[in-house]
Amino acid sequence: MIPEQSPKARRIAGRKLKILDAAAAVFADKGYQRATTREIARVADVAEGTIYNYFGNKQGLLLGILQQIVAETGDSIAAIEADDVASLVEQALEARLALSKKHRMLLTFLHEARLNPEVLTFYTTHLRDHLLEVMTERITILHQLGIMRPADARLVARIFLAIVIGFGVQFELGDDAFLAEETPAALARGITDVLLNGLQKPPVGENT
Amino acid sequence: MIPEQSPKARRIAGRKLKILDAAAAVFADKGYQRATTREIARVADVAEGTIYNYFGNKQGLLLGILQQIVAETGDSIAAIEADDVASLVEQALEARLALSKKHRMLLTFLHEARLNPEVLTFYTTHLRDHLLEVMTERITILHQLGIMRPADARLVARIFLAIVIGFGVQFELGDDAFLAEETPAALARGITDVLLNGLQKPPVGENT
Amino acid sequence: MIPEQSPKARRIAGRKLKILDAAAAVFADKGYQRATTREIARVADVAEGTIYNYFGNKQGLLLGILQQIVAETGDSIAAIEADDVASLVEQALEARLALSKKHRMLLTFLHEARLNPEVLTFYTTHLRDHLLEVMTERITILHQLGIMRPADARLVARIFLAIVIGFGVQFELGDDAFLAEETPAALARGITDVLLNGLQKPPVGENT
Amino acid sequence: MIPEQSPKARRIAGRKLKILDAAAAVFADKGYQRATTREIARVADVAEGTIYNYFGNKQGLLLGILQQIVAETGDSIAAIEADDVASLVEQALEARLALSKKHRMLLTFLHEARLNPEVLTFYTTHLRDHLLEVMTERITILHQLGIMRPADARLVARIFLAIVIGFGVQFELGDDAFLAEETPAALARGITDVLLNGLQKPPVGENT
DNA sequence: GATGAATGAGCGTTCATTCAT
DNA sequence: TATGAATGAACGCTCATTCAT
Repeated sequence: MIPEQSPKARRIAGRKLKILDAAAAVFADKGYQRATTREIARVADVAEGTIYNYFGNKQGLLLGILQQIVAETGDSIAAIEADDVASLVEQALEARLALSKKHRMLLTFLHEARLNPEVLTFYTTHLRDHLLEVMTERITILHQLGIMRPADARLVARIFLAIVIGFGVQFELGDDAFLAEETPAALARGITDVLLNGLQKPPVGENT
Repeated sequence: MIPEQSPKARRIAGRKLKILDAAAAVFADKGYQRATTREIARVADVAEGTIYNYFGNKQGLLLGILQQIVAETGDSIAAIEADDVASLVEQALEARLALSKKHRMLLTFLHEARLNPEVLTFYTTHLRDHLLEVMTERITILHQLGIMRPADARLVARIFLAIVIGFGVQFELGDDAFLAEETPAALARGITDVLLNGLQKPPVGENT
Repeated sequence: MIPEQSPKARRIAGRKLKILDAAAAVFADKGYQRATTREIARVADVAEGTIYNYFGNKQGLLLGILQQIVAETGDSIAAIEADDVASLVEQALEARLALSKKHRMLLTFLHEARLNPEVLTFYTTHLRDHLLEVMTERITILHQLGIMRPADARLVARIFLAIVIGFGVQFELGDDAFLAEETPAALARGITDVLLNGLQKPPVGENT
Repeated sequence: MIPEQSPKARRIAGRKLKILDAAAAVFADKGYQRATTREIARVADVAEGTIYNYFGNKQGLLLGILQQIVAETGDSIAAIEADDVASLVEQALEARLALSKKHRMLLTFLHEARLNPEVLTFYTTHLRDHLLEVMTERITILHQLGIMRPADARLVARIFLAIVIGFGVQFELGDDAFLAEETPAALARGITDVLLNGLQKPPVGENT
């Protein structure tokens, strides 16, 4: 499974990772535009020129980080095993919110995707569409099982996406006492409750 | 009541607006960082120096645009008159989504707020907190009227905010066929339905 | 003697003076280059454009100030009446040092003269040469009277000039505790003593 | 003792010197403010950005030149060996006047020191105070040896400084036929004579 | 492969001067 | 005559990228 790596190959791979980590840290701090290759090199403890041995240009660093996050995230949603819908939704939301908090690069990514076709394509293809697809699939199944009422799966998927993005952005902007004191898990629970049961008082009976 | 404005005063006010409009257009196109005062001046059809007669620096343009949007938006939410909750929520959502679509600067604003304390303060104070407050108020009233079930008003307000931000971002990134063909009104209706009635099939009775 | 001035002419002359005073203040503070016509206008409480009704350009302000100082200084040296050399020299020195302290523009003038032929010509012609001439004359007379020993009058004049400039510069740079606590009069007395009697212990007799 | 310098290190040191020399030439020509980094780069035959690899900003160039001059000047005064006072004073004066003539930056330095606290500090600390100290020391010794009559050493030191500055300034302004035809040595001799023996005809005896 | 000095186009901003009002 | 908004060339400085070592 693990490819036999020569020490040299391993050293090289390590260096690439070190540069990516440095870039991620600097991008998270300064955003893409304001981050300088000089600072990334300093943080990675390599020379500026070395970066260009591994990445064609600054944008390559961004795409490299995206790739890493996609790989890391993997099929975490598909992998979720849950007995009931509430637990499923909750776990999925929690995982995404935790990711946002960890990388602190959501806004930089989205903003760069907005301005840069190549980054947009990567984001759209590898992150958004994948997410929408997986969610649409799950939702459709839940519809068919009669667990969910038949709303438009595409809309529901986009509502989920909006919530993940919206809370991710709010996390990154910080400065919100309420969000700061809630754990992602607790938030996910609260959001899940609203999404599944709605805000309206049921006409007669009780909910859950 | 309306002050008689001299032609000169009117010309000056017009010029300031022209510069702001140009800046808004260029920011929407290129983002804040990549936008140059050179291009803004060109689009506004003034000399570069003229910009600095009206705004202290580039950031002043950004804050000026924000101010304009805040003024324009006003208390549009508070002003909404609606007989039922669904209609209220729907109108509020629709207004916000339309704004996002019109200005196409949400991501640039949020991103800049993430990096720039002054912009963050403006955003937080004049936009986010105002929105959260108005919404929390409305929600609390609906709770008290027994129309809404008693969820945490602060969380609900943040869910609304997340949805507005999340859909605004998705609009701006474009490239989503589903969103492109839906009107803000239709989207707002769909989202409202999910938020009020929930996704789960009610145990026995009907919804709506 | 005083020309009949119409009120209008007086107002105009007053304005010109106000602008010159403002320019002198700003030049003394910021130097010529860093002084802006905007600030001068602000200090003079006129519009920027008004300056150009009275002076062709920024340099005109500098020459105008020089002219004013020359007029003010006038033939103050020639006017000095003194019984003995010591008193003469002392009064002349004191007057110059006081001027330096008052206007705080010596360095700015000299520096600008160094760079700007027109300013140099003015300075050379109206200030330096006049000073050298008056001094050379006085010195020659003192020689002839047998009061001074026969040194080269041109050199002696330049030594005086050097001392006036040198102390003026030291005043302007500030930061010298010794100079700060001495009055121009006391300094002039000390300098005069050295210049007249020399630093060397006389072979036999006493001095003064 | 002398470190073996790699060719690269030597090239780099050479470049830094080349930039400093270019800056000194342009500053001497245009003054500090009017000198542009563009022109300095052109004269040094490097790209504009290269300057900033060696100096943090334009002011760094000025301080770099000052440092160089200080280093070059070193303890030249302390190093002077002379049998008699006249020769000592003469050599010290001559050295300073020659420096002024060589660098042609005295006025620019002084003017900039007047306006810029950092430059003032450098000037005060490394040039003026050092000079005053060395001179005060020498003078005190001469007093104690009974060679000089007991004038205030602090005043005498400042008179020397004033003369050095005053003649330096007159050199730089040029346009003085008398100064142009005198060598620094001859001038120093003449000035020394005046300073040591005074201008006044001694009451009875002769001087030196 | 690693280095980091060199590059130079391009940035935000300033300010003396002009001129329509 | 007084105004001050408009101008635009020019400034100091940055930084992604290259390439000789």
